Amino acid sequence: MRAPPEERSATAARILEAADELLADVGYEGVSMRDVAERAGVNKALVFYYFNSKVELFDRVLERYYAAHLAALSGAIEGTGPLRERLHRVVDAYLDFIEENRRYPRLIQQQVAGGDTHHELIRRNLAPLMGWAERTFSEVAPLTGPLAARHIFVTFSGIVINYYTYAAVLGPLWGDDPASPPSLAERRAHVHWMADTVLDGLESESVAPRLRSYPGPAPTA
Amino acid sequence: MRAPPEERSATAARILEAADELLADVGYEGVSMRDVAERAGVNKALVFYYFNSKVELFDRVLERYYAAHLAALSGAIEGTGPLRERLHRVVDAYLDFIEENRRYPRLIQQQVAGGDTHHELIRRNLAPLMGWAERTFSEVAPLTGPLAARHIFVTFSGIVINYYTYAAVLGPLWGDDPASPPSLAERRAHVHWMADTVLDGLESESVAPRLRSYPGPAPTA
DNA sequence: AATCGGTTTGACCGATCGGTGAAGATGCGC
DNA sequence: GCGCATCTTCACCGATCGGTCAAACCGATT
Repeated sequence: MRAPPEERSATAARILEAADELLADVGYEGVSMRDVAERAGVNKALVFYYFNSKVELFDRVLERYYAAHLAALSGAIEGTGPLRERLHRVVDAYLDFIEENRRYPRLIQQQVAGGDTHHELIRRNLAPLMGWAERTFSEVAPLTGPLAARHIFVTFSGIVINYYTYAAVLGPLWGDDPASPPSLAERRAHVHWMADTVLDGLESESVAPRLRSYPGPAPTA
Repeated sequence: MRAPPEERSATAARILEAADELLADVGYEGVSMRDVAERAGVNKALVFYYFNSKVELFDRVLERYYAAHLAALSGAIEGTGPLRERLHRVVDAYLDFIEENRRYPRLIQQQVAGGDTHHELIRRNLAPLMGWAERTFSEVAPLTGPLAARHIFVTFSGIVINYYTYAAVLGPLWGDDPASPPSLAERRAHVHWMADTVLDGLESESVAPRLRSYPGPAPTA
């Protein structure tokens, strides 16, 4: 297993960076290899010289993000201490990672919402985090049902990542920039407050259950 | 303003349905007009006869979803009664809509995460809901800061929609089908529990504030 | 100067893309 | 029967797509 192209050549790294930038904006099918070459300032054939095909090139782009995401959180999920502190640390690590990789939310949402080409890869990177969540929340949440770890995991994933993808849409509606440092800090505080509030809720649930059964209105369509 | 093609001709409706099905799977750039024609069982030129171009066809697909989403929720946001009940009704309406329109979560996430072509349209459809959230939560939440309505709105949007887009990825990890009726009912109960818990948190916040300032670790990258 | 491995280029390929225009079908009032 | 408007098909277009290949370039070695 030799080193990937972008570690052997600075030119290859420029090509990969160009592919990265374009992918977030227009999606896999929307980018042409000519676009990538032009943005990188090289001949189109050179892109095929380093990365052998379009799928290999963009697989490489995404693999790096998946691995970086997992690496960024693996430190935090190995930590010790009270559950509450561990949760806050993981939240912070996730938010840090996203703020350092601004294109990540849109990229992964594209892959998740698009075809299932990358689902297996994403699943492998999400599995350790899901496992951590199940071990962690087993202290305060039931193993099954509406309060199980899997629901809490998906819920917090959504809370975190949705802000960044919707920011571009809702920003103009809010009158200030959702991506500015003060706005990001405010969002961070919100997520932490949500973590505390959910933990409080889980704890009081074990004392005085209030989880009603919500059959929900049967869709009358 | 005459009626749209799919209301004048059953064939046009079939074409639109075909475009709808394909869009969710492979995205706008991934679908060819030949694919649409083939799936609809008509000649390619006929697609251009009813819908004049590719962008018009898929704009029509998405416009219908945006309008249907807004219509499905507009009844619920006009309701009266205690805040808690109103919130649960909106949540149920949103979940009902998604369960009746299974492709919607992936479609809108594609549009939000992809280019900004449709952001203006999405914004127009989200604006009334955002306004409702601001009016509604003004009873129990501060107007600005980490607990402002905008954060709660984005948070619940993420909680609801993220389950459906991640279900396809995480399903195999969970060992049961996240889209089965029992799983959907369980998720519905989870979202309602989250709504109750957040409302509880907001109420106790006004009595005994516990929102700490989370400067968050400055990214040391 | 010759040569050699790695790098970069220009020209080219077949396939597919969105889109067009003219020629058939088809149904209907007359 | 004939006209007429709507619906549907067929054949075709230029542009762009991902990908290939041989030739040129280049610095280092001998």
